[in-house]
Amino acid sequence: MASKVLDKSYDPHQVEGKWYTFWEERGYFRADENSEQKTYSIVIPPPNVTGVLHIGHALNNTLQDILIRFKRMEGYNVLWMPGTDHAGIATQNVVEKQLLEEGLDRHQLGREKFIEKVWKWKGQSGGTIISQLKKLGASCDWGRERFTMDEGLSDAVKEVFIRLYQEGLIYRSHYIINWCPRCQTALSDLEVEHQETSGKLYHLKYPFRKSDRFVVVATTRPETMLGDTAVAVNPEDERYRSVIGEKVVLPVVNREIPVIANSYVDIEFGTGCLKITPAHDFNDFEIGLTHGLEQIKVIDEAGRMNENAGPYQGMDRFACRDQMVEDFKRDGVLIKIDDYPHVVGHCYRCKTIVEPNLSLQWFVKTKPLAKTAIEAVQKGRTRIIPPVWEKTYFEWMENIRDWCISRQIWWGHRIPAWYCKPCGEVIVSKETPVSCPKCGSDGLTPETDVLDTWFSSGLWPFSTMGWPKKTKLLKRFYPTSVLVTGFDILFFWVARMMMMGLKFMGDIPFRDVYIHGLVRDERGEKYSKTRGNVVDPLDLIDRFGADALRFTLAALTMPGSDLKLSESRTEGYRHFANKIWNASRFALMNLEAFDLDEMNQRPHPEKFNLPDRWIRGRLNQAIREVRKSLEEYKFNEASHTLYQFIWHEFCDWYLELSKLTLYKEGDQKRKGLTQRTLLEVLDAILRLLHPFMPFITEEIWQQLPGRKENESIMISTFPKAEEQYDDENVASEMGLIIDVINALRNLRGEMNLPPGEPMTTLLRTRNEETEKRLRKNQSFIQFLALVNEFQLGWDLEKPLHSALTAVREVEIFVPMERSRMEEEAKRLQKEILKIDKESAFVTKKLSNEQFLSKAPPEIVEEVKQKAAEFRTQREKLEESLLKIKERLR
RNA sequence: AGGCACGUAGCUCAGGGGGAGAGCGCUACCUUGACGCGGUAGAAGUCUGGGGUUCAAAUCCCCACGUGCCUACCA
Repeated sequence: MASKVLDKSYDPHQVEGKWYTFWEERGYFRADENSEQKTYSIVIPPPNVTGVLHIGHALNNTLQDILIRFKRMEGYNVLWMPGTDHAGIATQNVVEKQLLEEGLDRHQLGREKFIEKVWKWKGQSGGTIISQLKKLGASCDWGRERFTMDEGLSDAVKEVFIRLYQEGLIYRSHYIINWCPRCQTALSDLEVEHQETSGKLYHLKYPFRKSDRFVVVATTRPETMLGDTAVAVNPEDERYRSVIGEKVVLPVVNREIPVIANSYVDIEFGTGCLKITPAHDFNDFEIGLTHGLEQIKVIDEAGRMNENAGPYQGMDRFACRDQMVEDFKRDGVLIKIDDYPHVVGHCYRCKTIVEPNLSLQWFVKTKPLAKTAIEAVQKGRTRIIPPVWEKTYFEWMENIRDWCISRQIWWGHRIPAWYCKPCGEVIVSKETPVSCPKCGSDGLTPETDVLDTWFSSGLWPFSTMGWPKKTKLLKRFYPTSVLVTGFDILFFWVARMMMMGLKFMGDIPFRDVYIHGLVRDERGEKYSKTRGNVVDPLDLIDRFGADALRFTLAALTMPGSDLKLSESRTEGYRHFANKIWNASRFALMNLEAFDLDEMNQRPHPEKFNLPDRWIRGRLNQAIREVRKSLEEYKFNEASHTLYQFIWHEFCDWYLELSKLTLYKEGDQKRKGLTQRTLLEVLDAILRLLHPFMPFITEEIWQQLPGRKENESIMISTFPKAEEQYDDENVASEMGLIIDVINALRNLRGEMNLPPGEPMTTLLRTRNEETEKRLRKNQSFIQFLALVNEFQLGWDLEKPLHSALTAVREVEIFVPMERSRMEEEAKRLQKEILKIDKESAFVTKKLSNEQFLSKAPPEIVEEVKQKAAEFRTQREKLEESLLKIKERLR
């Protein structure tokens, strides 16, 4: 069968789309819940439904696809569950911005209309990221694609909410929470980003009632003083002991507030007096509770001062601060202002400074859930890889606080609760209740809040598989094999899936969590739109091919560290793809006349020639390494092994050596065996590389001659090492040949013999085995070192005028004109110097008594051998140098 | 403030108790029958600094300096 000759260079554009469609149409991506095969499953970290693919997605999904394709080829029944997330606040913000352009806000539109609009936007842009994942080559089971707001997933959310509520693990309470005045919603602790901000520390004077005395409090937020309900001092603080229990008068509002004692107050800080604003500060809130203080809100949901702010009512909280500072200066309340850098919380979606605010919210009691989640990792039921992240996980889980899950936005899962107006009963139920079960009234009002997006994401590993229904899919594929994700959502998502999975499935959601780093630019900066350094993965795919991008990401992925992407690297791997392409082109050209019937026979390994046997042994090694690396999630090692083997062993050595057999030798039998090796090794290389570079490997594989057991490389088997080709002798024999060829090339370079000019060489060795090996492989040496005249023997005379080098037990002579002997003398001197430098270290070791007595014997032996080698090598060089010098005299 | 990483060739980074590695870049030569997206050869590093453990330290331990990240309620 004749195979098609490939084009001269690889063009991804003509290949990628074609094969993706082929795979998808044939259903290779599909998992089979009815199969009895061993399973392997991954749920995709769902990207924002209206988002576009960024480089972080490209990394995350490339790694998953490598694992998935590897396991699929290994014969597993593989499920890669895809889907998207509704991303509540983020998506709502986008649609609100669109409305703004039309001069509208969502309140003018109304809840229903607004949600309709979001769904419409989801419909328009929702497919984008999925089609982009396909461009990357992601082999997800697209038929099962889920969306967090699907009916089934929404049902799971309700079910979980209700069960947690019934168990008392969800409660509703007035509590201080993080509030974003721009998004107008509560945020969880995690959704607040802490940033160092240069602020001021204001010292304010609070006078005692009917007295000249006063206390001075220090605050970064003077505007909150309007809501102060106490001043706290440390009970140990001598300065204030006498005033505890007395009352001070709050300036502006002239409200009397007590001086209380609380050991939380740091005596050293500021004045040692702490103003307490329970409604606008987390600590003050806690202190307020223990002292039964009143909670006075002075800032409203939009971040403006409210009716409790007296003259400042209606002002923005920051404008109010400025105004108050001016007023305080005037009235003598302000003692001084110090510069004070401190940390301020910002909304992770819109970067607005969050306002700690007292409000009525829904919470999940997380402690009991966290306990089992901690244990699961402690016991190793779930492994976190790399393990450094375990500590971070434990730390967070152990200090977890209750999770505020209600959001005052519209886009999301409505909390399934109703309130009875007449009797105040709260009804939590899946179905809309018709009347109050307690008082029978039908005056029920529904809860308007929606749930935190992460509440539904936390259910992802089982909600996507049909829970709460007991599906076959869950039975087969839960727990999943591994979760691949970035550390940035370890708490947001991974921790919550652990808690929810253990609670509702009674089992961990995944056996392994593989955590990769962030993709940064060449300078190590985070990619960001404001910085203007974003790279579009689709642009990279377009320019270099999806395979090159995938390989780059895999090669740069080091467990536990961020990766710096550079375009030159991707370009380099495009060259690698091209190299593979051309190696295949060479192979196919030389397989045209190959008699495929030969493939039916299984020749004994010894029938093959040295390079054939050698490359098969090296292939075994590469297979073992790639397998091991993949099992350990060491993507960079696997990539490196592949690159090294394919380029520097298969192409640089094997293909070059094969040319001799293919073109120069007349032996048809030998030629057939080499053709066979060429075909088999190339086939294995393609399969080995397929998880990393799916497109190019399929394109070439399809053109390999001969019958194939499968119609696609995707479903062919991942290579296994074939032990009959592991042969130490072959490896060392080839090693000798490679060394000799390198030495000759080296000499050629140093003596400035043009690469094209054939040379004469004489090899002398006293070692019988070595001589035998050299004689056997003489033609390979001649071919690759471009030697036209070749002599070999143990008793050869060194030609009168020649350059000399030595490798292993072989002396290599290359005759030269007499005029070049001066040059040669210099070269020898240089080489001797090099050897002296190297052997100095060895002799030093051997003259050390301690080393000889304490180091392991095999190490000592090794060093001794090296010393001997250096000695003989040096002798030979020296001898040659002396002779040349004599003659030159 | 605490915790965790990291500091190796010009750049990006592997490695990790027994003579310093890769890719890119750089230099010289080469249209050798797949590939110039190529080939051959080469230059290049007190492995941040200082102590310690050891026969032996770039590697393990301590300290310092530098860089990055995460967590945190000092107003």
